[in-house]
Amino acid sequence: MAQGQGRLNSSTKSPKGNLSDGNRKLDAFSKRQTLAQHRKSLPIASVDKRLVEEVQKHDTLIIVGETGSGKTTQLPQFLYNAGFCGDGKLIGITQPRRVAAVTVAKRVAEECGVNLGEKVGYSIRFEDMTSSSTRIKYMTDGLLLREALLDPHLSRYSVIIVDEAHERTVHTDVLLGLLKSVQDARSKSLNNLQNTKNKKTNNDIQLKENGAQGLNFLKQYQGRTPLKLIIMSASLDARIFSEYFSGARAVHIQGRQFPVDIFYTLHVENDYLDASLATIFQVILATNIAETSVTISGIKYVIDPGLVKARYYDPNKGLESLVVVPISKAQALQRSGRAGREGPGKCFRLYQEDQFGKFEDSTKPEIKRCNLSNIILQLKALGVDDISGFDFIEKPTRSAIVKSLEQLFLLGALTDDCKLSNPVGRQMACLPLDPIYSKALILASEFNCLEEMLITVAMLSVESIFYSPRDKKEESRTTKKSFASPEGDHLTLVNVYRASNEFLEKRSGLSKEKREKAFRKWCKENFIDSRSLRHARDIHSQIRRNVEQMGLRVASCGDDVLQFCRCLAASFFLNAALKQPEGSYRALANGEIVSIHPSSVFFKNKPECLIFNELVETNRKYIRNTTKIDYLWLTELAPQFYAVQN
DNA sequence: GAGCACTGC
Repeated sequence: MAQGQGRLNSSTKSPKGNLSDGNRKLDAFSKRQTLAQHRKSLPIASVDKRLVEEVQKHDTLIIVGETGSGKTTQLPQFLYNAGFCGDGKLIGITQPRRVAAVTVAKRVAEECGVNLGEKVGYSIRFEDMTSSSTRIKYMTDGLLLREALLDPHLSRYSVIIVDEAHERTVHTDVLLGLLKSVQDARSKSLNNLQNTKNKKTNNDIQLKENGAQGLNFLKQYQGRTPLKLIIMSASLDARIFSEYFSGARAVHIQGRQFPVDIFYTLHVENDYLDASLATIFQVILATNIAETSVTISGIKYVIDPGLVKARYYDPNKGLESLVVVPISKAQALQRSGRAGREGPGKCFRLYQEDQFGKFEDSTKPEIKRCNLSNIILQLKALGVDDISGFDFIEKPTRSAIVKSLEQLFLLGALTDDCKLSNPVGRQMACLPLDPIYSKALILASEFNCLEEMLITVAMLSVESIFYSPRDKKEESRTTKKSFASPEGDHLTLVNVYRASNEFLEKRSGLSKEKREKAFRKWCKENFIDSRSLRHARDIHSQIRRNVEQMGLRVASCGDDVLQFCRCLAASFFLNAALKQPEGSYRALANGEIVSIHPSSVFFKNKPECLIFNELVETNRKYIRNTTKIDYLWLTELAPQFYAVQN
């Protein structure tokens, strides 16, 4: 037995399977013992009382602790035990990634000895493992942002813990701003109530006489508590968070980190893949996943090529690019730290020591390099009208804000005075999609092709559906042709989706597992990425529910595909392109010269005019997901944009 | 004639 070792991964070593009842109880008992032992051994365990006191004393607290300190799993339990869930209130813990929310919730439920979804649960898109008895709720930060649309004061929560804040994802950044204002609003409303209460007690007789009113008042008072905010970060520098929350107190928790020896290369490595392979053969490779908190056991060595593939967005050109850039010093430290989680380790940096000195201190937050349309739409829906005046922890550039406002205005989501329009803007904000796709759904109900458009935007919202293995290139190409539509890539995607529907409907009698297995086999045979298609199917059922709730009419255009193509033109008019004499295209909105991506049905047979969905720069500027349209439709269907220009 | 899933609602 591994009892008493205090290690997370050791648990019980007894064979699973044919255990008698007695053995099974013993097994469960020793597992609990191991868990308890492990909890006690965590660095955070010795400071539990102090941490609870800090949270009681301060409304905002910043906790700096490396991964391995136990902050994510233990702090919510400390707070629960200290009575922070009185009155049925919840402790919410946000994570940037789904997998982290799920694994940590499972772990904490186990430690508490409850079934997942009871006292401890999680909620992520497509999966809600919570119930009315849930008090400790793990979730993705994006989901909490959505929740705020329904409950702007987040009144169900007494404490919100924002974990992994150092990652500075756009959801985390927006959430921090929102939480700051929610906290302020809740304190103010509490103060107002307190003042009213004081006045009322001065007039004690009246309060006693009016018993019913007094009770009502008490209820109202109990329902409102200040919001406790805890920001957790693994970066050693807590200054930015502390300054943002008006000098909030920051505490440090020791991590469990073993020494890591760092080795630099002596000369510049030009081919980092080659260099990594060479290093591996001498003994993991650092990718973005190595910087996250998901612990993979058994890592002693880390090879860090010093590069990261990051997405950049140029608001002026509406151009997204995926580029390989040098990492930051903070990223390098995160990567090397990976090697020392379970014992002393080694990190091989495939760059020279003086190159490390040239890296930026920290990574540029995502909010400064992404399209802001979605965020702005959500903030507007939350009542934030003045986007430039919003208290961002780091403000996006003015041009990025202006460009996104302009796009939202052109889509009809904003009124002339920059307020959310009704119903279009409101409806768009309710949908968990890129605003341009939300608008397409609203228009499609008018064009009688919402059924096709729901499938289209679901398929456009996921990573590429088709894949072609190197050894079966010809075969995959032939299969793809069988789905191809002469109108373009959008209807091709609809064909794939409908074929998968037909396949699954024929097997509706099978068990869920057998159906899923058959589905994956079908995907494989058709050179379709089953994970992507599964994801698209999940999105489809979610947004179909959404549009039905909004009262939009879900109808099919049937054989009238022209109607559907016209709707695409009306929706994606900002992304129209005209063929140039030499075969490339000119994007009409920004004048960029672009090429059709080789995955498109129009790669060889190029139409005069088309609309596209993505403009991505890799080694060239490519447009992806295209459908041919009639040039004249643009002035007819989008006069707000084309009539003025021409 | 392109690359590969880093992430989220």
